[in-house]
Amino acid sequence: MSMETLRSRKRAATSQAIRRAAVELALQQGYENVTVDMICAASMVSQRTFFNYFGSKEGVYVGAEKAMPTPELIQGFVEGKGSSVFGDLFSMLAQTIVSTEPDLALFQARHQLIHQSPELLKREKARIGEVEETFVRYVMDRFHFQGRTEEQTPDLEDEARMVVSLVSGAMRFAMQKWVAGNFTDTREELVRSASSLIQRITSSEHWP
Amino acid sequence: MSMETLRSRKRAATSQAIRRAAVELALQQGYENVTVDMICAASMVSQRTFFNYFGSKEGVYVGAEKAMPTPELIQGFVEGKGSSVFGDLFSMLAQTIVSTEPDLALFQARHQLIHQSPELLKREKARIGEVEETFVRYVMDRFHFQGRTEEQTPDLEDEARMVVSLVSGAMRFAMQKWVAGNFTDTREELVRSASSLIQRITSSEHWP
DNA sequence: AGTATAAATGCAGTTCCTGTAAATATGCGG
DNA sequence: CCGCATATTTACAGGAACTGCATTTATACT
Repeated sequence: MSMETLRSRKRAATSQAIRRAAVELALQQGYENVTVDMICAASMVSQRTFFNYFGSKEGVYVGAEKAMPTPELIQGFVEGKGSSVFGDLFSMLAQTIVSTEPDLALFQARHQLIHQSPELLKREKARIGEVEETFVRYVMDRFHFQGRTEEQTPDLEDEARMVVSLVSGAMRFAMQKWVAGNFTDTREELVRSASSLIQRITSSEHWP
Repeated sequence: MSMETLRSRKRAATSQAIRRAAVELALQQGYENVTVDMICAASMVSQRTFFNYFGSKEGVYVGAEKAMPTPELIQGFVEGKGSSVFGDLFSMLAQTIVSTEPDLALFQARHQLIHQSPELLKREKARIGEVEETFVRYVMDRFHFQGRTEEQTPDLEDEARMVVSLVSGAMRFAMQKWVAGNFTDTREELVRSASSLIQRITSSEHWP
């Protein structure tokens, strides 16, 4: 299935062309000053085609490949015997990103672009927030798998949500390092440095 | 300064009228199906006036009063001798919200509305993300005040960011309880239940 | 009462985005 | 290779959010 048909090749090419044009324009003139029409002109497609591909202006910048974990990874996490939810979740995410990012140059350019235009950063955060919802589900599944229920712990979902928050923060931290170091670190190194950060934070607290 | 002038009273009235109309319409028909023109018709102002007041459609729903801590509270937090960053930050935020929310009914309606329309929830999260940036600054100030520098700890800002993440999660948890319980809990109760939640999470971990 | 200032409005125009139908390109069975 | 089914692209029309600017209307101040 999915053999190398002309149609799919053209589709991929068009998509890439539009994205490249969009990123280049935004890098030059800033996200706000780029209109969809400009992108269309630069990539030689109609406006309607643009929206057919990306659905929205922000879509061409932030809505790239979803980079979601594979079902196997997810199952491994849910039924994970590991004693650390943080560690396991983080590890799964790191694994996913490291292994499924094809075009590191474009990835880096987008990362840079997003972090230099406030409007894009805002939208990226919103997108991340949505993805986090999914992870909350996974953590809940894991809790349930371990026999924990809302009966015993009414605020189990809040607990899951906070776990995801923390891991998400660690992830951001790790991504920064990864991009800054030109993608040289291994997944193990990322996990280690991030988890030592979390550990330092949570263990140095004296609770009220 | 700021005495009870007719102008300011009218301004407040108009603002309230628009907001009420907007929330009511959205509660009836859903956020997506309400247009700015509908809100304007219902509150009898021109579209231009609407944008003069709220700047955007989402503004009338999420961008209410900023509800930021007073300078005194902030200073108290930054120079706080308390041993718990979590506890102190959370306490400051709870204090702020409890004391500066004038119209609980409208507050509750907005809260409900936001959590039942995905688009609004997304935007609310984005707004929260921006506010969190400010809190990261406060936490950094506190760290500096305690003599911690980026020299000793290169990822100090990441640490601050994660602290804010955790507190923000706890805040969401507390707000849920507060709204569900019809605003009966005191600030102390909120702090206590939230901090016990965080404690449970972070102490039950076995780190890799 | 008269004037400075603030607020509200009308209107034109830009941008993002959607529905629909027509044109064009590709795949596929004969 | 031909003709048809299906996918892709496009043009066109229009809705809705939003901005700038000039003008009118309401409030404040002396």
